[in-house]
Amino acid sequence: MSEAPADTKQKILDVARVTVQARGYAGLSFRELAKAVGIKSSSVHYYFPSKGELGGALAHRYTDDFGAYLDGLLTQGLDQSALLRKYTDVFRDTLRNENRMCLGGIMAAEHTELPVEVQTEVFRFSEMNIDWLARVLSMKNKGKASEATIRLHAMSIFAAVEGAQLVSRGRDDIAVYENIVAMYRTTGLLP
Amino acid sequence: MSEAPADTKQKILDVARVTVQARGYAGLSFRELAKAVGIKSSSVHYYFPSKGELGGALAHRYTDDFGAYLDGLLTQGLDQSALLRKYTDVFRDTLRNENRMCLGGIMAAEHTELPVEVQTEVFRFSEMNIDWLARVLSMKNKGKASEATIRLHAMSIFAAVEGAQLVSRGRDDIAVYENIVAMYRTTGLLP
DNA sequence: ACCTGAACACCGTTCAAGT
DNA sequence: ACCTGAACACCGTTCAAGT
Repeated sequence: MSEAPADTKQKILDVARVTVQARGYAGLSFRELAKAVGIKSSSVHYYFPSKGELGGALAHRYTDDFGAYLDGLLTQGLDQSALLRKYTDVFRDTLRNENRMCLGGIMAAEHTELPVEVQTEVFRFSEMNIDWLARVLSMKNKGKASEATIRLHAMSIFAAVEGAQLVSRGRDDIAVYENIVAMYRTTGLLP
Repeated sequence: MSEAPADTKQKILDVARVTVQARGYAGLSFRELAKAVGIKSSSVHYYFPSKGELGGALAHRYTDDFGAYLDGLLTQGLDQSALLRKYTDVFRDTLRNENRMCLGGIMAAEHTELPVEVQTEVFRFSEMNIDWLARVLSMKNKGKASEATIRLHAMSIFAAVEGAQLVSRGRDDIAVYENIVAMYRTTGLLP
């Protein structure tokens, strides 16, 4: 019983994802990518006609994977603060893995340089995050805050966490992320 | 009395700054830049031998200019909350001007792709912001919080504001920035 | 002192050609 | 169905050559 060889298309997506998280969409090269996969750059175009389609597919799968992980957390009977800690932990772990960033964050910075099909997926990623956070925030809301307020609170947490990752990276100091997130909890932005 | 013609070196820095804020360091092209200034791309190298030196000079001046503006605010007798509002307003105005981002934020996302001399300046920019915010936070601190706590609070505000700009851009909706910052005030992250 | 064209190794993309 | 080499217009960089 031999291992099934990894599908070339999946291999392309895997390598590309790690590269973009480390170096951004602009830092992804078809020639380098092809070399890592073991084909020629023109062959990458067979699977993904343009860089935009590759980036879009990449971001789409990223959102689905992360969304599935987050939804899995909801079935474990964790309380609100435990769920939010798991959430912020993911962004810390990404940073720990070779100083990589959230795909949605790094691509948001590159917004104006992205093809529309990638911009759409970056939007969808933020939407998924905000939806999930709003669900978690609703757990402890006893009819006090309106749905719009909860959603805005969710969006603010998402933005603050992305910013913590961004600044931590800009200062080349992973510890900064954890300190900032701890302060978010102290000030009450994070329940 | 004729206008003194703008110094070529300054013109390069001016055009480059706007371009990087809109499209990132990776989105800055020597050939496009040269065309906008009215010289050839090889001539840009006469003033800035490498793209890294141009980026470094750019970020350095950006930090100095913004620092001078912020220090100017301190001499106007404004109270803490007014100062912090002026601070968050700057990032909103940048976003309004053709959806541009803070140079320090967009470059932080590109961190791994930047030459060291640019990384150094991105660090210096964050340092300047944190220092200024810590001074403003100290205005109302009656010996309750330690200096380290104030500094961490300052860093958290900086990160959160950068994140608000990032997410606002990723969602292609400038109004998002103001809503998020308002929520930062509601939750108490911003005094 | 300031500018230039030509060359180099990169980039995404296209396409005719292979199997 | 999958892969390739060659060509195209881009990129930063170098450098000998101009004024």
